[in-house]
Amino acid sequence: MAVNLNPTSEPVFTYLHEQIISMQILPGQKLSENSLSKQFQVSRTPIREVIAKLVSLGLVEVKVKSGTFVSKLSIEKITEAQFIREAIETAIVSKVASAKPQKTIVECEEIIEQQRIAAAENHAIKFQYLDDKFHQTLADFTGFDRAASIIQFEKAHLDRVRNLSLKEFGGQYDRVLTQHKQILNAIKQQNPQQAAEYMALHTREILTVLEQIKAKHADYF
Amino acid sequence: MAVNLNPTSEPVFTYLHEQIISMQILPGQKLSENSLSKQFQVSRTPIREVIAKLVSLGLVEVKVKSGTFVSKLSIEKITEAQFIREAIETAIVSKVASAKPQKTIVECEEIIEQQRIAAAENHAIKFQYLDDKFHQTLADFTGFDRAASIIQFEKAHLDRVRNLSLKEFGGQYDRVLTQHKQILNAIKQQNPQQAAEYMALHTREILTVLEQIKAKHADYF
DNA sequence: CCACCAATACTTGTATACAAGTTTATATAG
DNA sequence: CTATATAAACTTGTATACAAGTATTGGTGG
Repeated sequence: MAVNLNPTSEPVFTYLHEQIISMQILPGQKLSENSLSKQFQVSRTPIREVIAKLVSLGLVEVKVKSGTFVSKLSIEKITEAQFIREAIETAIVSKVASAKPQKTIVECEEIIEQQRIAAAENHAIKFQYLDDKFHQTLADFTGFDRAASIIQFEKAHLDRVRNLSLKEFGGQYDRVLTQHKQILNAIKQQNPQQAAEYMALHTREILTVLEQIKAKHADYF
Repeated sequence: MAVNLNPTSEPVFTYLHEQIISMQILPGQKLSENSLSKQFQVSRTPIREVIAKLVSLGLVEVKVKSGTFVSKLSIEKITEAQFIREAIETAIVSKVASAKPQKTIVECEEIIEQQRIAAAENHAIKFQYLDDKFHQTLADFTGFDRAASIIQFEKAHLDRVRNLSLKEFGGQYDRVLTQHKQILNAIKQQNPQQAAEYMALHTREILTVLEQIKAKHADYF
């Protein structure tokens, strides 16, 4: 993931970002610059770079001279992340469907097949990784790195919900697989509008569980 | 503009960002942390925060242990910025058109009227400010600050071209005004699809001058 | 036992010192 | 005069020191 950080900061960012979106580090938890500094054996300078980046992504909040905290989940922020993701993902898939590139189609077919296997094995982590890869493959066709980057960063907010949802409602393998197939079919039919419509529905899935997740995990909000 | 920077860094960022998009600081120009430090009478620490932010926006590039430079214009980066902007702006205007909110409509009408006056006075700066305000007013309706922020930051790449275009081809007042009116009319008719279509055409205007600008100012690319 | 106050530890913000690499300038050899 | 090599100046990356404000904890008075 393109983050434009220095070598010392980059692994720290990658680790913290992953820990936050996987809910290993919980919303509201305190992050001390000094502790992180000791933990990663680097000075506060690169740590602060990482914190600044996470702040700009809305994943942590700094209360001045008091502490740094992992952001709580917020319906508003999640809704907005979904909105941004939908906007860019639909634009990307429209572009793909208009061009109908064989290479991308083949790659997507392979990913869907792997997803079918991962679903059969009930391998949720693998399935989610492949879901990301499906979207990344579409983005790669456009060559728009920054667009892909924005999606990845916004998706962080959605992934925290998705990981809670996974424990609650399971992997939803069939729904996701069906949606991916619908998207791919629309691409094959060179129908940008329908591809965009299916992509929109796909990205809106997260919203259907949002209220229930909030009810179950009020302390994370 | 929401930048999540500390009080010491924020004015430095605002100044540099404005200078870069207005082409007061030219593509390729060197930015020394020490010089900026002296210029703004702050230490290198906040300066480096600002640089990091500008790097993440793609407006400056750091060559390690060699120097920091204002990014050159690039067709690829500008095309991508337009793509991202179009995706989010069309999504926003769709939402507005679906809701047809009276307050937003009135505000847009006022802005268009002010633009008519600015055009009559050939007041390009004012006209551009009002153009931004038109789009910001639509974004405000959604309440999605981050979406608005992404648009603003991506637009920086487009504004550098726009400012070159202004000198070359003038303010294009009539075209822009007509497009704004078309967008607003579609909103009034509660026609999201048409509103999005007009918005798409509006944001694509920049692409029509891109090649000519590159031809005239090859050294900036 | 509770309330309040003071001191201490902890937090982030900023400035500075040092490290390591690049570029430029200067002097010297041919 | 040119080319080359050496040294000096300059660049960013990282670590540390200091400043200023917050939170916590312990003790004291009631």
